[in-house]
Amino acid sequence: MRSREIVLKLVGVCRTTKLLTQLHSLTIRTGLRYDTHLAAKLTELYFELLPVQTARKLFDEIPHPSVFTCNRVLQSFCRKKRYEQALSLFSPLFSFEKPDHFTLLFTLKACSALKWLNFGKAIHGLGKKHGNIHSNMFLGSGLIEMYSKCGNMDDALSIFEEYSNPDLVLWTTLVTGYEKNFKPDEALAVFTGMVMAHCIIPDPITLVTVVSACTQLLNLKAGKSVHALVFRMGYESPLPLSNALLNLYAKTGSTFYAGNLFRVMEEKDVISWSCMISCCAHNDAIDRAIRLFDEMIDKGVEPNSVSLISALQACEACCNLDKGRQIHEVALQNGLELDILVSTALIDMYMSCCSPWEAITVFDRMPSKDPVSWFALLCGCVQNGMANKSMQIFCDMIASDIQPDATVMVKILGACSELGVLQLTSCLHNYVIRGGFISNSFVGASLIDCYAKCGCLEEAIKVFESLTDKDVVVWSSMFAGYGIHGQARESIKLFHRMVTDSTVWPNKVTFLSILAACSHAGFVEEGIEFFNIMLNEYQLMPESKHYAIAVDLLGRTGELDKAMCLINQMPSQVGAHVWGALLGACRIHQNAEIGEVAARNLLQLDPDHAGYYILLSNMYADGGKWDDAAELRGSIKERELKKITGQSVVRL
DNA sequence: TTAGGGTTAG
Repeated sequence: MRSREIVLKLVGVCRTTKLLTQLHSLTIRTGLRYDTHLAAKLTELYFELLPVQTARKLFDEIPHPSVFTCNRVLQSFCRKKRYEQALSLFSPLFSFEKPDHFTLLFTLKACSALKWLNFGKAIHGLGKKHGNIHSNMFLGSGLIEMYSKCGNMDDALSIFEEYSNPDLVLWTTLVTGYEKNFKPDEALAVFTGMVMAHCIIPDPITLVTVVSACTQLLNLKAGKSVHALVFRMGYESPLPLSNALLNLYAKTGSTFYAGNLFRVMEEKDVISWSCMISCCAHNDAIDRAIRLFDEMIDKGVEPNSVSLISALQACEACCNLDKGRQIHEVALQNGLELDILVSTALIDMYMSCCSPWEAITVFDRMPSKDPVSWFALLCGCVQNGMANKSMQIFCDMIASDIQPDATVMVKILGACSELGVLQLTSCLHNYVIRGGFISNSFVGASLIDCYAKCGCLEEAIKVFESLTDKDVVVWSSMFAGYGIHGQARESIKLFHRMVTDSTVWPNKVTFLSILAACSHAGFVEEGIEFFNIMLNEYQLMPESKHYAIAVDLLGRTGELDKAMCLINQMPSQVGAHVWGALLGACRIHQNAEIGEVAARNLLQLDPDHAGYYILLSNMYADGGKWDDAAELRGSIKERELKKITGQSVVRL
């Protein structure tokens, strides 16, 4: 074998710097350094195995590096996704040699990946200077991709239009550009033009992008026609295309089609499983989502963050703490527990499953936190009634330089209203003003609610009057504020002001606030009138909460039959608070007959609620039915139920 | 030596 072939073979297997140094010396000694092919391979190795500076030095020693050699260096860096290094070598590599089409193509790849538009434009200019871009479709697709990835679809389209006979790849690059730039309508229009006007047959790569565009549009019909096209074309749908279709069905809530496709897929990867789990978790097939996750693990498919997150969401939806803990264990085993997305999903799951301290432990273990993870922690604590802890988290969050947004402010004001501490409300009020949140109507409404619940109605009114753009949320919170303070008259007056002085249209929450105000102040007639206004004048269907207040109002005047009649007319399921209101009224008016109906319904809805048993037993006692009362008290003991006792706090 | 894509997401 000639020495050239031997050296080439050695270069092919060289993986160590020691051998590389020997080969380098050998090529110098044998004069093989002038061999273009060998020089290219060797240069690739310099940049692969040695520090960049050393590699550059050795490269500089090559007497006449060919364009081919320089291109190989660029290509090698692009393959390893070291794009910045590739671009930093562009000038040194091509200081003597003129770049060719290959050079431009590799460079454009790096520009696309880095989204370096100016560099990309310079390469475009260079291509034009060297002439015949139009004869080279490789360069065309590179340029379209570069402009697309930099978000410049107008320029991408201009490049495309320079080609009189674009091939499938050029068309696909343009379709993909539109899809990736969230212009799915344009993507589908270009695709349709390609198929209909230019009779170009798409391949699976084109179809993946087209399905993604349909998914963005939530256009199930168009997506299904692509699926039909795949069938008609007669080829087996490749995995990425099947996954794209699964994703379409998942996002459009088509669990049936997703399940059918998933069942017939011969090859499935973690993405297919993730799509299917996510589809079930988000479309009321919670148990199936959990079963799929277990099946995936049983089959030895390694979970990724997405499959874990979807499975955790399923646990969250059905409050399955045990399963959530098991999935946490799987995340730990796969080294994904501290992935920021997985950790946050764990926090959400633990918070929703009423285990806030486990959520807090996960948060404390996270090596880095972002605004979303802070938000999950804060909201979870508020949701779990940990108002003091929420306040502490809010302070820690600010100390960690995480800027709260309006939603966080609404949550923290909610916690503050629970604490009912006026000084805290004043501090948050200042923060709201300094942070520019006051223009947000939800924040404004929360602040009104907060002041009202802290017992400071005057401040609530001041905030209300200072808001220039009052929407229905703001008005409703002020009605409720008056209601909390027993000022139903003011609440009603303000309602009339809203109707006459503004264009704001009341909603169901508005009426809930007014009805609550009437109930609180004992304004029975007015309350019933508002219930009828809501239904007849504003055509708003009352919900269970509205019915509960109406029943309470009728109950106050002893009109228990009317209340019962109203309940029987309810179009939706009768909630616990409706029966609760009726039971309370029955006790006052000593109507054991209706009271028993109410209590039995209540206990059916919530058999572990000790308070309902006690109410009913008191009612029996009031009516002298001591045996019945004793029986109920007995069942409280038997079930080991305890009434949650009220607590008072005095803050000095 | 060249080109178009990949689904999932707190």
